[in-house]
Order: sequence, then structure tokens, then C-alpha cells
Amino acid sequence: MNTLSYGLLSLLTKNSRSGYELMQHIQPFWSAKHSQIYPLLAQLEQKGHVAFVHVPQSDKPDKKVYSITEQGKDALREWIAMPTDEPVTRDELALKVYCIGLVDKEQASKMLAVREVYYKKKKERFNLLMDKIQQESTKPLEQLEIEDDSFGKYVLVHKATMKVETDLLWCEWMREKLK
Amino acid sequence: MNTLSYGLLSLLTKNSRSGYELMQHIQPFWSAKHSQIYPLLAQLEQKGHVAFVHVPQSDKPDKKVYSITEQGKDALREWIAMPTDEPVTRDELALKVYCIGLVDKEQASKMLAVREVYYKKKKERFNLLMDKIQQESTKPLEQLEIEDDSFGKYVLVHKATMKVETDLLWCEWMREKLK
DNA sequence: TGTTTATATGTCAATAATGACATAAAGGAG
DNA sequence: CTCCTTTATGTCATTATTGACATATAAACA
Repeated sequence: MNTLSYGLLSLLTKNSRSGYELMQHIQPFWSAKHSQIYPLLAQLEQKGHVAFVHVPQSDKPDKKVYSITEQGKDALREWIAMPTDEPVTRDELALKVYCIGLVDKEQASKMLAVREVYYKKKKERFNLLMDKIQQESTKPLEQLEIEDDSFGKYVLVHKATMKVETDLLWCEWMREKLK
Repeated sequence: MNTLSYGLLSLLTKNSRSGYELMQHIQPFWSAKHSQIYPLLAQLEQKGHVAFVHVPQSDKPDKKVYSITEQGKDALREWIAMPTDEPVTRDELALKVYCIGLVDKEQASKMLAVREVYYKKKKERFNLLMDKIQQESTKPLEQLEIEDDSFGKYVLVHKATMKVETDLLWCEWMREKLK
């Protein structure tokens, strides 16, 4: 089983979700397209790590809602105990910035501005996500502990927010340099 | 041509390097193994974007040192002008943290501690890299401008340092939560 | 009424990336 | 003298990931 499969199981420990929803919700932690996720869900179902039910919807197309099984949870616990792979980042912008001297300040500045907009939107989305987690939670987020259901989500959105704020700071610092 | 190919060209605008050296130096910006890099260099050579010379070494095995051609630089300028792909991050730790409630505080804390060590080593390496860039540069790093040769390296190592410091802060914050 | 957008699930060919295998030269440790 | 590590280059099978194609429902919009 690959890492994404465990990631899907991981999401399913909190909520039962359709493949489409899993695809949307895993993005902040692991980027993947639906064409990768649907086959993996079929595999997980064959192995007995997840089970699904058909859910008819009146306002939208019907969906298949997956839940994690006890077997799936056992697999997750084994996975957590294993050594964790190092994070992988691939950022085309970094490669471009390395040789940024090939173009003029204006072009460089525009490129950075596009990325800045991207980060700002991302930050906004994380703020909304944090609000949503607060609404779902019974206690203030700062008081959440490992046993609490929202703990994992909360600390990850906090991490993502810290990261995007750092990214924004760098963009602003860069644009100042390019003035 | 894929993004990594442009990345290799990008590195070659600063120094002529062997495939082995390129593999080492591209890691902070784009993780890739030598088995991916060597075939791409052969492709780039066929297209006339790079040229190489055999360099005999007495203390180490001989190597092939690649340089970027004018054609390669043109390709780079075209690439920079194109829309930039969004960054991709894949972090197994994040997926594990999402369902961290499945295990106890001790196990969770150990996992975070391993990652913290990883980040600390990384931070140390970036500090050394920054010193090296300063040594190669004629002016103080803060005064570097886009035209300067070390500008790209400098701003990227600064970015990487900011990132790893944020990651460390999160780790420490997490370990406090898990006490 | 036709068009676009979001939701929803799926397949499959092509590309990207890794891991294993292979070879070799040189230095250092034992 | 042998073993291990680093440097150095390469291939190839497998796996991971993407992008294109395909289909369908329902809402919103013109």
C-alpha cells in the first residue's frame, strides 16, 4: 500500500466520505487527482480496509460513501509505528528564482505577484477552515488534546497557516528587493 | 521538456557541474534521484541545451562536466515567461498527524521528535550554505540585487531557512501540546 | 432551450519518479 | 589485503501521478 492509501484511511477516521470529498479534503496534506484516488479506494475496499454504501442524492448525482473498517484502523496503527518518509516539496517557482537574473525586475516582480495572490487566497481558505473546525468543536481550539476528535485537523491547519504566512512574508520581502 | 530539465538548466546558469553535483545541489529546490537526472542530461545534450566535457580526476573517478549553451539560456527565458505551476508538497507526517488520536501521547511525541531532529540538521545545513554564499559574494548578502550572480541562491536559501524555522516552531509547539 | 459549472465516478495512456541493479575508481579503516 | 564509503555514471523494471477521455445528474444562467 502506498502513502496516499494510508492518507485516505487517515481522513476516513474522522468522517465517512465519498471519493470526491476525499479528493477535496486531502489536498492540503497531499496533492492528488481523482484519477488516482478512485482506483485506490477500490483496492482498499477489496482488502477490507474500507466499506462503502450507495447514497442517493436529490440535488446532486448519487455518491459512494466510504467508511473505514476495524481492519483499516489496524493497518493505520501499524503504518504510524513505521519510520516516516521525509517531506517532498517541488516548487517550480524556486527553480525559476534561482536563475531570475536572466530576466528584468519587472518580469520577476510580476511572477512573484502572481504567487503572492495564490498564497493570500490559500491563507483565506485556511482561516475559513479554522473557523469551521472551531464550530465543530465543543471547547476552544487551544485547549484541544490528542484524544479530541478535532485535534489532528486543528494542528495541521495551524501548521498550514504558519507555513503560508511565512511564504507570504518571503514574497513581500522579495518584492521589496525587486523595487 | 519537464520541470526538472529546466531546473537543471537553471543550476547550470551559475556553474558548470557534473550530473552528480547537479543531483546534490538541486535537492533543496526539487528532490530527484540520479537515475532521473542522468537520462535528462543526455536528452538536454541531444537537444543542444547543454554541452559536456570529460574531466579526468586523480583523487576521484572521472566526471562529465555540463555547461549550458546559448540555446539552453533561450529555453530558460521562454520557460520563465510561462505561467508557473503551483507548488506540490507531500508530507507523510501530516497524514499521520491527522489521525494521531489512534496512538498514545508517547508514540506521537517520539514521531515528532524524530522530525524535529531532521529539521534541526536541515537548518544547520542551510546556515552553512548561507556562509558559503557570503564567502563567494563581494558584498554583504542583504545588498545583493537581481543582477548579482549570487542573488537567486541567496534569496532561496533565505526562503528555505524561513521555512525550516517555521517547521521547527510547529514541532516545538506540538511537543508542548503532547506533554 | 441550450450552456456552463459543480458534483460525481470511472478508465487508460503517457509521463514522472523511484528503487534495484550494475560497474568502477579512489581513499580510509581495520 | 579486504571491506566500507564516497564519488561517479548509467540502465531498467516498477510504481506513482497526471492528463485526457468518457459519462451522468442537477443547478444556475442566459
